[in-house]
Amino acid sequence: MQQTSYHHGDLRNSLVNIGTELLNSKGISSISLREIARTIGVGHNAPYRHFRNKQQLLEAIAEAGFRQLAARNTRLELEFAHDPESQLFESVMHVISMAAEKPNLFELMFGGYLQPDSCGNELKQASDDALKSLVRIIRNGQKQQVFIEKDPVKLALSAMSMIQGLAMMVSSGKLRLQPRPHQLESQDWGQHSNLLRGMVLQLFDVFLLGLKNR
Amino acid sequence: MQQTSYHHGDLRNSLVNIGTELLNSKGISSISLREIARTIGVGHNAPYRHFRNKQQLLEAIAEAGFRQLAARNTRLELEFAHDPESQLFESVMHVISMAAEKPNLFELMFGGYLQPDSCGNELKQASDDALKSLVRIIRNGQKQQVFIEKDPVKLALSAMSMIQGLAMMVSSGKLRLQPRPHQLESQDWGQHSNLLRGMVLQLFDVFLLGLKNR
DNA sequence: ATCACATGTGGACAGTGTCCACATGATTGA
DNA sequence: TCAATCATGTGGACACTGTCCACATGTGAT
Repeated sequence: MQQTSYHHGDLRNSLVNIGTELLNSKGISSISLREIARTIGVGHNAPYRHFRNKQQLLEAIAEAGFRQLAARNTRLELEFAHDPESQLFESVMHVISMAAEKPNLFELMFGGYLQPDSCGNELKQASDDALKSLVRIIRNGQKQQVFIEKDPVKLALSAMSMIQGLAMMVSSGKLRLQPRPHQLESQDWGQHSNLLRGMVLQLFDVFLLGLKNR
Repeated sequence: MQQTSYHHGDLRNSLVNIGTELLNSKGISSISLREIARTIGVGHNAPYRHFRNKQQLLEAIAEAGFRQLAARNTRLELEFAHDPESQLFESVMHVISMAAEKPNLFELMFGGYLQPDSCGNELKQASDDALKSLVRIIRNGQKQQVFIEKDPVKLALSAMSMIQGLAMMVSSGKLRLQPRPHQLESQDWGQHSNLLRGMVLQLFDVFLLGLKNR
């Protein structure tokens, strides 16, 4: 499958993809431009034809993550159009799942690695969309009189904090969602997502109580 | 003030202190053992007499942060012993302030830089104490019938998520607590901390609604 | 006074991000 | 068709990093 030609043809995408893989497997602090290039089979300077520096490649990786998140959110808005509470919960659930499954990518996206003032507009745009879709969901819930009538942006911010904090605790391992190895014994592993789901549901309930009309 | 003697005398503490300073000024990813040593005026290998590697020094810096947080929390518990709601709010407020004032330290403490399985017990202990003091506060509020009677650990977890998420958004700059330069016009700027306080208060309200008895 | 030991020093090495001049080959215009 | 252009990839170089090593220096116990 290896290219014998001098030019790679699709190096930019390869950089982002392999970069994401290496990020997920090796961790955010031990990822290196040179290793990404080496893995692709290209000189250590080739990346500089597509990104000004390492920071920019990381931004591109994070941006892809945000786009993936946004895409999923719009799908959810359609699927649960009639049920704002589910919209909100599934949206939360998806972020938490991502934090659990790809903690390193998640930390790159939501941690402080990418300074907001030095980063490019595409990334800003992509990350803003996440908040915006949440605002839409809440506004929709207010229209259907399911959520209270406070400023939807502040409610979204509040929800986003909850989501991000929870996800951060999951991804950083401070909150354990799987039984420890010696506890799991004969457990069925398909239950992983159910276990996580139940946990999130419980925490979500407390938060939701403050959000719902009654 | 510089030591002329061969031995420094208090190098371990100096490493943590200067390390914290450099962390706050230069950012978490551009901090280096060698620069810390250089700043103190000591050979590039001296730190290795006190820490096994860079990771361990970072852990010590984070640990100091957690201890500071815990100390403040116990002070608050005494000061507002009669008022669990204020206890909780002031505790939240303190974390957020820290995130706003020392974002890099905060990210080191709550981001994913320090893997929980590879890090030392002192750090684990110190960070666990933060959650524990929150649990105490909530349990106290339940005893005084101010907070609802759900599992206090889960409530604390939920609160901690909220706090951490909010703080993360503050420290990473995703949540702006000052108006942008061109928006501020004739506003009085001594109000910064009041402004932050008001903002947090609003978000806290939404969350608190789900927590309070009524 | 001596000797072990904790602490600090400098050299070395592999690995990194980034700059540079140069190589290659696809595209375009005559 | 053929040459020129320009985006793309290459290798060398540099300063810097974390970490290992052998060695130097003082301190404190015997």
